[in-house]
Amino acid sequence: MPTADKERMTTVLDVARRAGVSSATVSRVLNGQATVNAEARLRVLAAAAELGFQPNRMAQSLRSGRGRAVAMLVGDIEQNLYSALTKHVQAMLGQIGLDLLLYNLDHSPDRLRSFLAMAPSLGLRGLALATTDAIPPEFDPVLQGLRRGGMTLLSLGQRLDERGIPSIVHEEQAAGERAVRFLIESGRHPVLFVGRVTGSAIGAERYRGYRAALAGAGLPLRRELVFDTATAYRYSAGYDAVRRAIEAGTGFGAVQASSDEIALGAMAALHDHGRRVPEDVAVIGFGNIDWGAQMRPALTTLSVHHDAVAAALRSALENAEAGTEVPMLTSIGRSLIRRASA
Amino acid sequence: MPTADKERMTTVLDVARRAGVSSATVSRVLNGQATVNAEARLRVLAAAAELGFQPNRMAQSLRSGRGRAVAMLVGDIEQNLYSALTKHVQAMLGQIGLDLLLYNLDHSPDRLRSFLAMAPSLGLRGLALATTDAIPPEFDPVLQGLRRGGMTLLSLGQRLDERGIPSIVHEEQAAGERAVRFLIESGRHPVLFVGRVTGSAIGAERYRGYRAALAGAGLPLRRELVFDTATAYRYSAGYDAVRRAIEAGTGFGAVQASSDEIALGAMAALHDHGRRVPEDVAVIGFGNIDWGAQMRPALTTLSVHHDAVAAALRSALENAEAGTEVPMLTSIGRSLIRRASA
DNA sequence: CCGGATCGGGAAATCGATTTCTTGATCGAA
DNA sequence: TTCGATCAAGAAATCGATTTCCCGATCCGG
Repeated sequence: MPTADKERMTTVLDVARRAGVSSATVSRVLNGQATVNAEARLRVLAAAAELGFQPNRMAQSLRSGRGRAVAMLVGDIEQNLYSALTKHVQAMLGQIGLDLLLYNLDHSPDRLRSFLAMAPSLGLRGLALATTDAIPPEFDPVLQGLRRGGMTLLSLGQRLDERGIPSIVHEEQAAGERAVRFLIESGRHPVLFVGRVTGSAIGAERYRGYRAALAGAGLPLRRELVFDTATAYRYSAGYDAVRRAIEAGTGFGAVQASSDEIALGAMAALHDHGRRVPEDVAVIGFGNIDWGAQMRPALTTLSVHHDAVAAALRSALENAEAGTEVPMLTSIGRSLIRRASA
Repeated sequence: MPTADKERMTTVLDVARRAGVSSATVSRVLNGQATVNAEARLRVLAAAAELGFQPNRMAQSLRSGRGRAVAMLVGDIEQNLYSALTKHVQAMLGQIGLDLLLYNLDHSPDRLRSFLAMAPSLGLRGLALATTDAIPPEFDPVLQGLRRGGMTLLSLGQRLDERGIPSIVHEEQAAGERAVRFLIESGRHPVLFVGRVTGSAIGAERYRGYRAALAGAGLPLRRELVFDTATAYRYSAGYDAVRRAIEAGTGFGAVQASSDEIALGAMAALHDHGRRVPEDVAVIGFGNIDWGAQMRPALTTLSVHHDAVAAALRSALENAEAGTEVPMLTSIGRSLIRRASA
């Protein structure tokens, strides 16, 4: 057995002894609930300070039934969308004294399942599900079970409000329509659409925006211009789609991607096939990942507002704490960020 | 008061009652310590399964004195270096049943200080400090205090072994030397060096590699070729350095950046000033961020092995748990990943 | 057949903070 | 002056899992 020199932490009892009161009084002073003799209060405060007393979080958690952590489940922390969101959420939680438990789903339903299974025993303050991947319907009972068990559950980025989960999302269809309309009005059509059309509610909404813009301009929807990337929102999907379009001889003056990664993949393909951006082809992405602005040409894209999401999450957590109603849907606007690519 | 319908979780006592034994026996069965009557064991197992029993983590933590979370403090989760590392660490922790508590330092010593202050009361299983920012010496007492208090503390990415903190790092000087030697041998000199030379131990090591390569080739160290980016390892530092070099009329055939972000900023500046990469100027980065391969031209860089870091962290945690010695320094090699930019 | 050894398993203590419970005391009104 | 009320504050219960502690029973060698 290794010499356990783990010097015992100072407890509320140590403080009590030093201040010549009972542990109950120490607790009362530190939590400012009941009235305590002013002079005793000072002694307790002094004792706590002198001993550098820090209440044991584990004990507090056990007693109160909930810890001080909020879990956030992200699709893939390596993607800028999630890491940027995580950054804002962590900062917000820090401000209200909560810890962030991060769980990387890696796009795997199994990982989601296994986390949800152990979630109830964790004593979480809240659970934020941040993934754009579709959540299979078989999860609904588990998710609702958690909510009934008192868990504050929120979806970030994906609308699950119709499945009973309060959601904080960005507008998708209107934003997509705005961007495509801009391309058309700049005379850059035909416009290629590259993104997940099926299999992702968010992708479908963005695609609906594309169609709405076409309809608004009185243009027909041409199937050969739409590339449904079954795989995740990543570069190669954009690269391959554009390569195929070029090889098929399809003429187009712009690419509307449904993610910045796809847009950058598309730009790489355009480069490799001798098309100049934006002279020959304009490109617009979705999501404003941080290095889109560092590319040459810099990427035009649709904004994202992680700070607003974090703020909405905060108020949801606070409402839940206070027993107030949590809004089922919070929607955040996007704007077109014009840079060199379109 | 909101109707608290938080259905009580099933406890070890519920299981005990159902199996007709005492809670002690349930615990013995579930933890496989002492011997338990085979038939009773089965009853307990069955009862636990039927009730879907999940031991309350908070109670376990209080009892055992430590929770099941490992905290990781990162410089800035939005940077690919950290998000990629986080991904691997989280996956590794998940495998051994531990949770990841993520704390974003945002390059602020104050945030580090405030986290360290509350760390002892958290009951952490371990604490991984992952930042390339210099840790001011005034932190040493706190850090050592944590270690003496039994905390498993590790530095990831930055050598702090000489300050008494076990460190898991990548080789820096040898890797930098390798890259610069490659540039010189390809006839691409003079080589510009852009990166943190002072104020960052890691940057200094990479710079030492640059000088070593020069010395090895019998070339002089020319001050006008070295750009010390006082600010963080980000794009604009690389952009500005190259812009200034060009405007100053300094001739050069390559840029060795001390991060991929700097390299990409440098490439943007080269592009904006009509220099072609790699025809006119070769560029090598450091760190292999995921989208360096998506650029055109794709970025040549030095590898990073987050999986190896996570594995080393794992074995350190396991050693600490077992009371075994934790190695003070683990060093991981880097190799040159040749892509189009050099 | 007996006494020490081994074993299975329940009762109770423990971890540390908070929240009842309770009691002694002070206060105010009748 | 006295009795219910208000109040400060200690003793003890509580949260739930684990770990002593301890007892009765079975075992075995002598």
